[in-house]
Amino acid sequence: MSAAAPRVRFAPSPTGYLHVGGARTALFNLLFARREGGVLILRVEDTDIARSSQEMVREILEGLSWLGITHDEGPFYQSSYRGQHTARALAMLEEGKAYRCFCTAEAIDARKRAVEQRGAVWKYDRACLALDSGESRRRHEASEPSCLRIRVPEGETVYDDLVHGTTSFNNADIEDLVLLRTDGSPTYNLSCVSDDIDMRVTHVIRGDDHISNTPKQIIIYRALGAEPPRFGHLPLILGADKKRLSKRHGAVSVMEYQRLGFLPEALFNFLALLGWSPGGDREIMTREEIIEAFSFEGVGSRSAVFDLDKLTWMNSEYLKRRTGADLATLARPWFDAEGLWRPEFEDVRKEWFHALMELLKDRSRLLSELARDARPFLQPEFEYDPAAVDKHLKSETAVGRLTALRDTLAGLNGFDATAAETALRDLAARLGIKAGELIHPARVALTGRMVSPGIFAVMAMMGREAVVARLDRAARFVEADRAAAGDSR
RNA sequence: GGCGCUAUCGUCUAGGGGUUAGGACGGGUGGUUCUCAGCCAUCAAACCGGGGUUCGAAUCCCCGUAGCGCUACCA
Repeated sequence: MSAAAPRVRFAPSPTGYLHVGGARTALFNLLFARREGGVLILRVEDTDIARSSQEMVREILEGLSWLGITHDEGPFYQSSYRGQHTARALAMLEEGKAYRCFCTAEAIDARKRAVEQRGAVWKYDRACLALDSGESRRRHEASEPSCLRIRVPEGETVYDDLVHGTTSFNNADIEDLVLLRTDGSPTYNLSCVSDDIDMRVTHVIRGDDHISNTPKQIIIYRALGAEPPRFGHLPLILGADKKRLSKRHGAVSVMEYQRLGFLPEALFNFLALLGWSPGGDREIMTREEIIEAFSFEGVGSRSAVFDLDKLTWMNSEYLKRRTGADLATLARPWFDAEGLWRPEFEDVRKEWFHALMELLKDRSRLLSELARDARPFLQPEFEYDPAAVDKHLKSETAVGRLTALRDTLAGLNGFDATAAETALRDLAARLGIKAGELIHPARVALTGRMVSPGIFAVMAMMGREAVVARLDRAARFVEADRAAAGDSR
């Protein structure tokens, strides 16, 4: 008999943004579900009402959807199952698997301090386990405040982790954890187990930081008479300092990567490779290839440092694979933000704009860089990079050469890359200088920078009128610059 | 402190008893009838330490060390 389709879940707590660690957890759940033909459930663990917000829920959903992590069931909200959590806790009380604890926080604190003063390790001392059920009920009915604790059985709790293999804990190290708080609200471990039972979750795939919760949850499953699922704990994602990734390390929210100009497929690919390897040398893989190759055997057990340089490189690879038309759409927000967008870019100048994106994409790593690099093509007023000016526009001959080039190009019959190149090289020959001595100043004049696509492609893309205007502007700029330099001497 | 997890180039990793320990990012160098942040070529760069097991260990076992995680009536 073949195993039933696996059911996995991603269970974020809406107390913060969807960070890359959470996204990676969600991603691995997705990969496993898709690979195995299973179901991915989304469950929002919003029981900490004080710290949760609808705004965060929206952000998390947006992040998942941007990355293409689509769930099959949910989103379910944990807070709506509170009745079931409480009922299960009470059932455990009924069966003697749990007991009421009347110890006050102050009393526990005092005992804990005493124990620690002796240099011993504190664990709840089970003071209330000794209470017989009659007394316990009496005190409860007399309205004495109490919480509910599970009675952790003797022995060992062992489970076979999907990534770490056999893992065992001595139950003596686990304290009788609280199931229901004094105010009656269920705690995390109870809610989590209760929901996973009701949602028929078969594989719990989550971060390494939950390893120590696992024996506690297994004990709850058993107390409830339910079969625990399989567990798989993914190693954590670290910052460059090898500490758990946090805001101190820069961008951690998934949506922030979108704003920075990353493509979702690049982040998807990068995150999949953080802690997992298909074996061999494959790196750039489509989503389908990743799903096809995914297996827990390839999931490593050591935590991985998030390397922004590699993500950026990967993004540039994905940028190159996109068409100019795609990029025009994708980069639109940055053009809008820079005030560079014109309606004709999707109308009469559509083809031109797409060609511009094609021209620029090889040198861009982020969508945001496309807008930056496109500026000189779209707008006559742009900044000159001071270093570029120093290097190529400072010589006494600069104005003369820019002007000569301007006149030459203005007098051309046709204007395309070939014509511009021939004209420039002829001019260089006539002036008795190397072509580079015209090309470099021209690059700065046309783009403001030292780096650009091939200069003749740039000229062809800009068109004669813009090229002439920019050469004029640069010549005026150099004159003014030299005059200012002269004055100051 | 207790419990747990982990340990191959700076980083992500492949390999898994016998290999010149492979790839990628990043870095260096050289080339590219115009630049490089593009492209091509090329170089440097690693099996944490100690004990076993074995003819042979980076690989298996143990110990140590280090890093990280958890240690809540947060999730």
